[in-house]
Formats: sequence, structure tokens, C-alpha cells
Amino acid sequence: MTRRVEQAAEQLKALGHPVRLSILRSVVQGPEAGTPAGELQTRLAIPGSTLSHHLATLSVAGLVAVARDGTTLRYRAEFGVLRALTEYLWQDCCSGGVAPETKPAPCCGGD
Amino acid sequence: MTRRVEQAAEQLKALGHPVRLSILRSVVQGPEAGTPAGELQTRLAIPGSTLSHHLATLSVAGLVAVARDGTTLRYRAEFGVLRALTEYLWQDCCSGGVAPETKPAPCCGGD
DNA sequence: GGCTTAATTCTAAATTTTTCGAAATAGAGC
DNA sequence: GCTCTATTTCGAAAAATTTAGAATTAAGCC
Repeated sequence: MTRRVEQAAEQLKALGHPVRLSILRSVVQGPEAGTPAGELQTRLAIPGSTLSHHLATLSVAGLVAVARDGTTLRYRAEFGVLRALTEYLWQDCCSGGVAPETKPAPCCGGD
Repeated sequence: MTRRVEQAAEQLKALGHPVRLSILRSVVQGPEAGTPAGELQTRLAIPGSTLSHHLATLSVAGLVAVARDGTTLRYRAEFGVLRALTEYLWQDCCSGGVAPETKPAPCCGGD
């Protein structure tokens, strides 16, 4: 079990919760400067302590970054990490093992 | 909390485990006809009952499909589901909210 | 039917995750 | 320093996940 698989699994696990996935999508679609934790809290309608725990999970996984702006903390998506993660998921889907394929694998064209 | 977010979270959670992620990558990179459970077992070096549980998790999430071939069961990736999942993760990353942006968001260009 | 191989389901114990109220920390303004 | 707002950390209970041995099901073959 390589280090990369462990890391990717940790990141996917962090995304594998409705609240945390909503948070990530909010920051992905939100402003580049980041979204205040308080705004996420009202948007998701959950207790602050619960939100904070989920934000820490995403942060530890490296999927979001945080920056202080006065008394508010702004969370933003780590696009590079997210891109590397999705690429890892699809890696080598077209090689199809040892021999070169005559027709493209289903993951490359339609499906 | 929409249905889609729940579904995507379930799929990501299914991927959020080193063994299950390894399984998915094996079947993504494996032959179109699917990979036998037994081959996955020797490759991952874990008890059959444990493997079977993980395969069921991936299957329930819709990420893999199974087909019987004699006494062996072949698992293959559901590429369409996997593609929809990764697209969901990135959805609207370039729109950046209500107003059209003057410059492309970091997720669209470099980063 | 009986035997063998492939894989799953059953069962249960250990561990981890999730949740949130209460308390603590951090910065801004008076 | 005091106070207010924003957010996190502490602590602890409930729920879900992970693991794997033992028993079971399924298919092929003599």
C-alpha cells in the first residue's frame, strides 16, 4: 500500500460526508478570496462546533486552505490538490493492462 | 440537502478507504470484461470476507458492476458513474457566483 | 449425488466517526 | 482592560465502520 493511495483515500474520505461535500462545493463555487466560516454555518444551518470539526477534516486532508481576515476565517478550495486527486482516480484507465488495445477503453470515449 | 449530494457523498465515502480505492483503481486499469474477485484478493493480500465486504460497498455505491463467469465473479468499473462524480465535484467552479468574472478562476486555467 | 473451487453472508469485537453543548481563544473597537 | 463577535477546542455519548473466522451458497465436474 503506497503512500499515495493512503493520501488519496484520506482526501476522498474527507469528501465522503454530505456536510463536508457541501462545504467543498461551496468553496469551489465561491469567491477566490474564500468563504467565511460564518457564511457556511448559516448556509448549512448546523452548530458552529460541528462545522468547525468538518472544516478541520477538510483542511487536514489538504482540500481547503484557510486565511484569517480580521475576526473571520475564510476557507477556499485547494484546486491543485483537487485536480491531482481526480486525475489519480482516472490514472491509466486507457492503458487497459499490458497489451495495447485495438479500440479505445470505455473511459476514453463514450461509455 | 439534495439527493444528489447524498449520493455523491456515499460514492466518495466508498472510495475513501485504501483497500477500496485500490480495488477501484485495479478495475479502472483492468480489462473491460472485469477483474475476478480472487485476483483482487491475491493482489491485495486480505481475507476473502474482508474483500467481499469492500466490494459490496463499492457495488452499492454504484461504482462497480459485477458479472458471474462460471464460479468466478468479475468486477468492472462503472465509468459513467465515476465520470458524473468527478464532474459534480468541479461543477460551476468557473462561474464564481452571480456576476461574470473578469479573469478565469484558478480552477479553469493554471492554479 | 458427492467433491472441489470461488465467493459471499453471518456474527461479533475493536475502532473510528459524528454530533453538539460548554468552555476557551482571537481579534476589533471603545 | 473590557466587551462583543467569530470561531475553535474540549469532552463525552451515540452511531457507524472495519475486520476476519466460521458457516453458507453457487457452479462445474466426475
